[in-house]
Amino acid sequence: MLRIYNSMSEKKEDFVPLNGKNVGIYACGMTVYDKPHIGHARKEVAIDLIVNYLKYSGFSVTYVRNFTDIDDKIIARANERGIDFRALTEENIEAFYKAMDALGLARPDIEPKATAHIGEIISMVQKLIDKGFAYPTSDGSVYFAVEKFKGYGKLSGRKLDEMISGTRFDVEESKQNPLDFALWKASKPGEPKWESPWGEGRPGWHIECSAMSTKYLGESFDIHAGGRDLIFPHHENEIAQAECATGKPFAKYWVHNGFLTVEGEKMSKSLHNFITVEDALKQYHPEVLRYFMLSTHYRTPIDFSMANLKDTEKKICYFYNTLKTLNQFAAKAAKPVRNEKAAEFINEFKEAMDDDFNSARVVAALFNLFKHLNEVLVSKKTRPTPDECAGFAEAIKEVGSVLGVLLRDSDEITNEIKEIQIVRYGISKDEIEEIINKRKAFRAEKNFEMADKMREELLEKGISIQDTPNGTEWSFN
RNA sequence: GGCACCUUAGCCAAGAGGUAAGGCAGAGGUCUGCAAAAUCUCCAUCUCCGGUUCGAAUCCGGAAGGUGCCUCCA
Repeated sequence: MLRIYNSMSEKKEDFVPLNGKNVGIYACGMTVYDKPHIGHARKEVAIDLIVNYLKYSGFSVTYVRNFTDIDDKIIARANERGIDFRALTEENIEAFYKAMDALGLARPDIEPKATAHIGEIISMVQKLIDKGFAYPTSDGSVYFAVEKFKGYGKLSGRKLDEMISGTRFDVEESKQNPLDFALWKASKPGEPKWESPWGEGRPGWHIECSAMSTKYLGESFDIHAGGRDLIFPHHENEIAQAECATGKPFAKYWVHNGFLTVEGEKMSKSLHNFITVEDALKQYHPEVLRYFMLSTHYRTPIDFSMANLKDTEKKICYFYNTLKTLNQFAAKAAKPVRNEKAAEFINEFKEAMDDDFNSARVVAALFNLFKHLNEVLVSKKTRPTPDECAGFAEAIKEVGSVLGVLLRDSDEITNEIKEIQIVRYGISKDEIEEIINKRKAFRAEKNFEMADKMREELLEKGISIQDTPNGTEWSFN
């Protein structure tokens, strides 16, 4: 039985979809005013994992993720750069795809954009006005009246009167209550605008998600996801808009991923620790990045540091090394056979994932399996049959396809990782091979003293070598 | 001020009231010309103080430290 932590109830609940095996999931996508950063990547990896596992568990999933392609920051950024806001958002959507594709993330089934749903947004706003939950102001904006919705604050655990007393921002005079938020914003001269019953303007932030999620998934749907920071006000406001407009409960399960910090601090422009996915991928292989994110449970805060990534890189190499050996034996298989150990591994995987998608526990299961494989593959006496080896390979692929790792050819990915390391360490391949060849010559004439000297030379550059039956291989420490 | 969250070995990181998964680093074996890789063995009573319980890292109360949100944020 799959259990999911629901931010609404603040505990793990049995996952029972509204419509049998059909699951609707909406994840707040990015506001495309800039390139995606590694915090976005974490969120996307988490959702990808969840969607993959739901499918793996036999659910038929409709996954919707929006692009918010109109808002204050977008307008500001476009003005700064002196380009049309559409040019800016298109550019960043492209960057988003590039980054997420590199990380091996599946595209959602539906990817609605706010600007393509102005009609739906306007009609939802109108409905809210008609029902008395919203009011237009003299300047042509429309606000949601938070006091009218008695459930306001139920997701974030806040009470209206407490929030009002804690208000620190300037109160706009046209608002009836300082916490009222804009559903529709009157446009200022020169700003992007759409016709509406209240004059020319644009949607407020929040409303696009209510309008688009209910359009594609129905008035009530199963899972709504996003980063922790969206709980308030974004998701709280989405609930208010949707439930008041439809009169029905909105999302059943609220899933929020934990934040990512960089070297212990929140990413921010002022701290100069803002890392885009693009930059991170120059330093580390996408699979390393992905595995790094999966080795911490999605709700736990994760600290991004180069030291942590280096550890992760080692682990990925370890897995693929073993996989290479395994596949050599599996190559002779007639038909994959899943032995007890392989079955046990799959069970551990399911148990961990059923427990609120606990990929960190899966990591432990992976290590236990690989340790076993290394132990057993090394000698003829203990080695599983080729069919069993193929069974292991198959089981690993099964798990890997949910996690999005360990699906590649060992040699291929090892080389890719090496290429990245070479750039990172600023060492040339020829230089390394030259020293290795020198050492080889010394070894041939049994001049071990000089041979060891060559090895030390490499060690100083951060490279260790392994003498194998197939010759000398090298890797970064 | 309000609301959330976090605190597990040198580091990273799971822990569903029943007596601490896993990884890195470290120590010691096996293997090796020597190494490396791989493997084996060893390595924590869970920030603190109370309480509930036969029994708590896990529940309750309090304290300390940290983080996030309350204005844009995955």
